[in-house]
Amino acid sequence: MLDGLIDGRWGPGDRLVERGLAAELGVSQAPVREALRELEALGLIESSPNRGARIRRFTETDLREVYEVRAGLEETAVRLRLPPVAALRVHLARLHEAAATDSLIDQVRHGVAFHREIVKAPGNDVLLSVWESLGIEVWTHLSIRLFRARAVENAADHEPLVAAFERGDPHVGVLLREHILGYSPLAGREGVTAIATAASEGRSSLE
Amino acid sequence: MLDGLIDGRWGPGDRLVERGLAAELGVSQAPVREALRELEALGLIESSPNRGARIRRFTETDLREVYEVRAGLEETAVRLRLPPVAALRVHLARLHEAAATDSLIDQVRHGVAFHREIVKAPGNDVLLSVWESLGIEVWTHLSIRLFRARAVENAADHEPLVAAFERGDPHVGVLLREHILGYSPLAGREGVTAIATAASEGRSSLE
DNA sequence: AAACACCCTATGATCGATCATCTGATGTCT
DNA sequence: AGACATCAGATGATCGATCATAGGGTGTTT
Repeated sequence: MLDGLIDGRWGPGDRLVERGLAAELGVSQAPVREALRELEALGLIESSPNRGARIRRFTETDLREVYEVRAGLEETAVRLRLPPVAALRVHLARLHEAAATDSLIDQVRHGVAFHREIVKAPGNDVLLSVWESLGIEVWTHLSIRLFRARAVENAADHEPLVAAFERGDPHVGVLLREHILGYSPLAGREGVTAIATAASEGRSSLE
Repeated sequence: MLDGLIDGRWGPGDRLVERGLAAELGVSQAPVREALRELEALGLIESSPNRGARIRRFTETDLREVYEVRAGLEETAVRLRLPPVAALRVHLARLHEAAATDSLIDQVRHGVAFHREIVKAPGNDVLLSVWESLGIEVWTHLSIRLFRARAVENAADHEPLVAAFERGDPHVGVLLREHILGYSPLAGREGVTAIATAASEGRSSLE
């Protein structure tokens, strides 16, 4: 309900007053409260007892943190079970389609669906719900709007992943993690992420 | 607030009627609702719209799923940054102490604190909050009571981990993951978990 | 007797009002 | 003037009451 409102209506730092929203939406305070709780769970707002909620000031660090966790979860997923390639190809087809018609929203949607398929594969409900609780789709939209963020994952970037899944490449976990972190902010610069990735990779993998 | 009540008072399958709890606790329906929401987020109860909430029937599969995710998160943590060994040793000391005095609750508490320290190390707030959202402490208590579950992690099991952290062992991620999954149910049997772990480990790490 | 429609109860969802707390403004004392 | 106490307004937390829905029971029809 409120998610839509986030997408342009309010900016970082804005206060979200329960009564105000209630009046505005023509409902009571209670449902607004619940909705705010959900937004808080997604990490989109921050609130403290008796002091109300406000839109978080997103930083690139926030986004990087989400991506690091996401990468870890997806790597865990493929380690448990490789995803069904056929389903992935369906999502990829839609992604290409969306890219061809310049539909940004659909690009994000199908890009996310591709990765969700990966996380769903092991049949671990906890894993899936934790991954979903990260709110990847919302964060993706935010990163596109707030930072200059590479205009959405390129459909082509996913092809090597599918190929790796298909041949059961043992390094698929690494590929996937780098694929994800590659879209993280700071990834381009020779910053923390890149170094940490390379280092931990080299170490725990190759030694 | 309600967490305490879970610990013995109600059993799996019991319905949690909002008004009933409210009357019982001498509060209104609203705070009870919020508390139920939290329990739901922890995966301890399940609820459907207009149909109320009930205590989940925990299975060993549930527990295993939680442990798999937990293992993935903690491995992600140590990959980002190794935890401060000094702090870990403090927790271990308390753990030994609790074991010596047969304080089951303290054993669980300090065992969890040990692992929380690991997850806290990278300074990634998202990672920490996601890990905390798994409710490890509650699950541990539940597993002890509901399944015969090895009577809590043995303090000694943690020593090799600390040693590995101390010398910056590149395989620390693997050690940690196996340490965690070792406490997962089904771990003893030559089941899915063991096989999957061994396979993915050998491959993506050593090849 | 089986199938269906209706009603009744229990209970979750929502409401409007009240209570409690935080914040900033105002006033007073040194 | 600066520091502290007091107060009022805004607003989150909680309350008691009402609305709406799900499930079960009952009666009617065939």
